[in-house]
Amino acid sequence: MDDKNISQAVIARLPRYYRYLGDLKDNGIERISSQDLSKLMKVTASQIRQDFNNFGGFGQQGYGYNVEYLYDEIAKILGLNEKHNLVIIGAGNLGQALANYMNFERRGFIVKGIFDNNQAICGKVVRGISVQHVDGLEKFIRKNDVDIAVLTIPKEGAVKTAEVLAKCGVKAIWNFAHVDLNVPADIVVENVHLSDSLMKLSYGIVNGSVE
Amino acid sequence: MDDKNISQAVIARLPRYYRYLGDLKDNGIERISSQDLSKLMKVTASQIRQDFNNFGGFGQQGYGYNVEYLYDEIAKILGLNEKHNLVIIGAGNLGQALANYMNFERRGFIVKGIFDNNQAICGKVVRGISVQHVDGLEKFIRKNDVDIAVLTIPKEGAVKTAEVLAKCGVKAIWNFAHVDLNVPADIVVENVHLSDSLMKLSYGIVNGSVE
DNA sequence: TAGATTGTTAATCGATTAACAATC
DNA sequence: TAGATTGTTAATCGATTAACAATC
Repeated sequence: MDDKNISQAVIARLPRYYRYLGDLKDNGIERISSQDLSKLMKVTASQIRQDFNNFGGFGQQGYGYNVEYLYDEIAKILGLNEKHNLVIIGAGNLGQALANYMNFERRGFIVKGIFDNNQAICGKVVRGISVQHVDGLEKFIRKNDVDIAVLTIPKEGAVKTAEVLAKCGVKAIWNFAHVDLNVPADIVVENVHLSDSLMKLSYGIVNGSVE
Repeated sequence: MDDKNISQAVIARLPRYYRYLGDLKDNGIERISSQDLSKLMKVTASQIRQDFNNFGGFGQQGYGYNVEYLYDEIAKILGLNEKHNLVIIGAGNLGQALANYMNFERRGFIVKGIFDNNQAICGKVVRGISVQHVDGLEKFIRKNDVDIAVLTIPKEGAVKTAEVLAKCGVKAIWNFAHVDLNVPADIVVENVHLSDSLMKLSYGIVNGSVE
């Protein structure tokens, strides 16, 4: 799977396809045409076919797409068939919520550890995992083959922590801190800037929901 | 402020400009050229000037942009100078985390109420606000002039709840449920699909962080 | 086989970048 | 005034949509 140069726009749409196909599968639908999927998802059929064909031909002329097959193929493209160990750094409200809320495990994301720099919170058990002090982070990551770090700490410490993570060989950072991280290009950073999102919403209210 | 047809791409970049300008301001920087800002933010100077000129000329030839002025203008464009009442629907981990975590108030977002459909959790106090049962939601919204609903409930109830919200005259929904809502076009929906974000990250790991 | 629908090429549309005249 | 830097037009690039030949 090394078709490079797949555009970010396409990748960003894959999870949504995956969600709709999962729903169809759950409803016992076996096949679907790009046109029917297009109506359901409110995107053009053309875009659907173009998107899928970035990764090879998953359909069949005159038939359409087999729902379960396509669902499984997208899972593979997204890497959901592989397991990833992760740690959560920052055991505040958001860190704890993520540990509890997402069913990480169902998609192969295994919460190995939760860290915080506040001694008072260390030892507290979140979702069966005892919060550890960040002093032990580097060692823990190397020992437990951790791929992903979830950063749920205030922006002040985030940049420095990200640099440490980069050195430990973490492959990806899921960044909830309101700051841009500066890490080597081979490390994946996926930002979730909640305040940015809220500002976009605010813009929409003030400027009358154009679309 | 009704320049319609500002592209989504531009709007999505505004919060990031706002963040950088805020930092510059905090550091006592008075003016900045598009070129210097370009280096800082790692975008082209051309894009910066184009973006700002969607909303009118904020700069001055030979001088650049006044940081504080530009910061304030972007705040206005984003509607951050207006106050918005909001309710959080779903007092689970994520709902509570958002109530505590974001400093909503600082940006003019006032948490008026927190709701849940689980009687057991009603009455619990989160950030000084007592959780209420969703039965009273509609009445509460109408009475308290609520603009924004934050949806932090499982996807099963989200679509129906969104329809109710639409009827109550809510202007915007900040949707954390993993489902696409179906509301009239005049209601702003800003989605935060965390699982989609995690899948994009997963893709990045498997496919070797292209950029 | 005929009908349906994909895979793929070509056309269009929009967003980004480059260039430069206007102007502080 | 000369230098700097914007505002804005023009050129390029990329993404989306339309069209249709290939094929199941």
